Amino acid sequence: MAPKVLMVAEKPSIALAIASALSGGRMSTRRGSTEVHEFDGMFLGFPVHYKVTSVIGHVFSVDFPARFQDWNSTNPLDLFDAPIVKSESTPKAHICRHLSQEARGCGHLVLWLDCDREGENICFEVIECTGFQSTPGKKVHRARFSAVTEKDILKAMNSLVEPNKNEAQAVDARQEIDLKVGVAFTRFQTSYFNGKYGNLDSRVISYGPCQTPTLGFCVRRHLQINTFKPEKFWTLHPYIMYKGYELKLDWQRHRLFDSDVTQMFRNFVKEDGFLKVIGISEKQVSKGRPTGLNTVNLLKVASSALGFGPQLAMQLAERLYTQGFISYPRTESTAYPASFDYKGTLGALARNPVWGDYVQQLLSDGYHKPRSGTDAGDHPPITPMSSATENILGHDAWKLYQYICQHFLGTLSPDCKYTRIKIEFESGGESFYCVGQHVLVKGFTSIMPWLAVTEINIPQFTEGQKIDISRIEVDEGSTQPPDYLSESELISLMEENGIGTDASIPVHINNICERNYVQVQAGRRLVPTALGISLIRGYQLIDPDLCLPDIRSFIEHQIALVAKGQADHSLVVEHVIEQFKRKFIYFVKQIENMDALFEAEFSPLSDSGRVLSKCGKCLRYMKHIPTQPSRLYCGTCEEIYYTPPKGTIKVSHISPELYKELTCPLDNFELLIFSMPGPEGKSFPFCPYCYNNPPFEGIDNLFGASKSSGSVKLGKGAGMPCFLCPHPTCQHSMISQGVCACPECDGTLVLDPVSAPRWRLYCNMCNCLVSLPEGAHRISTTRDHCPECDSTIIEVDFNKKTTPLKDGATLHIGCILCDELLYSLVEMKHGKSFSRKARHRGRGRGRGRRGYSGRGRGGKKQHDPRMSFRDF
DNA sequence: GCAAGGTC
Repeated sequence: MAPKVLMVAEKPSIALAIASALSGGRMSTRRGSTEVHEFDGMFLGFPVHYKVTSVIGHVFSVDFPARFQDWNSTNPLDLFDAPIVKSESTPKAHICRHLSQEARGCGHLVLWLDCDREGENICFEVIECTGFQSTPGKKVHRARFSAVTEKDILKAMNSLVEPNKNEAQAVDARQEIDLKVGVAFTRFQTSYFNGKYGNLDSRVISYGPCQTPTLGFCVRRHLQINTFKPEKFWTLHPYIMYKGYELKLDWQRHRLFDSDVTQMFRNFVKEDGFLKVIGISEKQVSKGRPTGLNTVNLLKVASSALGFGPQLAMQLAERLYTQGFISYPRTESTAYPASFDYKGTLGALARNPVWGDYVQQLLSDGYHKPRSGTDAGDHPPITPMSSATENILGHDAWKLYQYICQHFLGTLSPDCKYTRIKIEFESGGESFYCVGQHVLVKGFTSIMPWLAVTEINIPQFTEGQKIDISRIEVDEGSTQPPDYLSESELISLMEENGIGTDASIPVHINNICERNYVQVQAGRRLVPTALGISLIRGYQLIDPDLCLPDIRSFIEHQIALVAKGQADHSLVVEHVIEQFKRKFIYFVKQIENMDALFEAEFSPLSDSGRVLSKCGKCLRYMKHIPTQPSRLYCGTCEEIYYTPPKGTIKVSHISPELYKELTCPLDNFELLIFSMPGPEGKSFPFCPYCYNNPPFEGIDNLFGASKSSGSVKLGKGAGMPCFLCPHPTCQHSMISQGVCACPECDGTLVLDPVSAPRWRLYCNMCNCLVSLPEGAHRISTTRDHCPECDSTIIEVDFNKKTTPLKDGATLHIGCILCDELLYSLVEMKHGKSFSRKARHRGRGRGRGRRGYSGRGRGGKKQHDPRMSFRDF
């Protein structure tokens, strides 16, 4: 039997490409943890049986042993000297087992991992899994390829080398440093601040040598904006009327920061009264077509032009890739490989309904060879692979795909060429100019129209010519602060400073968003939060190194020494860890400097509000902030809901019988019970959302609103409790809880749900109070109405010992006005009359309560037919 | 509950 050769790639797609290239497509494929492609061929001059499979990225990742995992019993400082362990990154995938099985019986191992440091590190992970190193007679080879093309694969196969231990160890070093530094600082900060403040809005206050400088960029811009001092400036613009054009000329000085001097120049010009043409220059300008598209540039365009965050953009790109519409989307290269099949790719797009015509033209007129770009030796630039339409891809994926196609076609199109004419004028010793532009060749801008050069028409002038000035304008302006950092700018900064990689940049940006250090606002601009600002300013006070991008370059520089074999792995790790350990000790010692900033922004655990009730939008818990103005804050939705002032607020399940439905049927918000202070203070349920946004129009009697002005204002603390809500079926609404009309005003007497054992009714508009039979277990309203007076029938569950009912019965149902027993037990507390004389079907609930109309949250026109005490 | 780096 022929000897066996195992070949391992970094991902399944590369394994497939290698096997296809080496077998000429004649291979068999079977499934496993990852696919295995098999075929026969020649290796080092001998016939062999090949098996090509892959890992899925790193096989292992580093962590601390179990005894260091407990946050409470581990001092973060000890983490610097703790051992680290490698364990399988995705245990469920059983990659290690897979490799070990496939390696059995193989005499050669060929490593086809990506040709970068990480790939070199994975080489040794694979070697470890296969057990090749420790088995004598087994040989390990490294294939070094610069592109996944047949030519490069064959070339690599003929020049196999050995894996580079130094490069692999550099990655080991980075892993250990990142782990120890990141986890130690994160645990310390989190425990310190989360143990002290209640409203930090992040479960974990993380630190990392990539994420923290990333945040640092956003905060630096914020501070620039905040400290910006605008300055006034003035510009001078003479106008001329010439050959039917009115031209506004620009000033050679552009602008001056002195009004008087500007005026002085204006007067000089005005005295002259005309402009003299002193120069005409015309030149041809070329605007170059783009180079091939790499990941970072795709992410920038996706964010700035398409509005997709990096995370989403990569998800979409990944999908387009696996569906065969685009090439591999993670690449640093902007240069196409020499072997790139432009014709084939163009051919694939030739019948696309959107740009098919353009492609055909490129094919017939001859496309241009792309500009050179840079070759990072990883993958070719991102290009389309097959034609698609919006219907196939869906809106978002289509947008991204469309851009990739346009960019690709742009790289093969001519440069854009235009002429630029500049006319220079002189007047009163000052120089002015105007510029005209005329496009000669649209080139790539016809497929990327947003980059088009605008046509600017100006009339012809002759040198020495004098033209009268029609008017002179002095424009006043002021310097503007920069805008918040756009995501696209942030990506550029990260790339320039070596923060993260094409694959991890989206993750870092996502991290600082998820931890609530920044928020993505309109135009995908990153605005830091109080938390983000406090952190960075804190580092700036204690040890600015911690949040500067140099921290990453420092680590990179140190491990580069290992990669180049100029320094020993463990010595470098030891040295770097020792430095960070010192920084950590100092940071802990100085934490009060950062804490002072937190103290100014956040509230101590004790009074910063406690988690209270669920938000109906995100279903997470909101916090109640009892300090004035009393309010609820949903950290997820970042919404504030004011609550009734001056009282206590509890979740509604304190009265389980009544509040089986704990949420508002209109918006899912958890209901709360508000109790006014004092023995006679009324209590009522309210929905935080409805209270602030009354769902039915025409509610003109809000709780807590000042009634002086006539019109009712929704303001801090004023709102609509359930007892004003006309919802037809919710058991907490006025319709359900209302018993009868108020004898004193236009209001309705509603049942106080938590008044046991001294049950009572109160008016939802005035302070009329009616006490109900005392000592009842439970009093609740029913859906029935009294046939006599239309009041709501109530159900009373008397106490066994004190029940007034015969034979010790406890349950009694009736109308408080018409039922003899109940009527004898109710008593007017505040208010003039409580009489049942002369009752008749009344006016419902009085004036001003008609005309409720739903606003799409259910409920149509409501009319409460109940009787009033008032009319007796 | 924690980092950053692969890849899906």
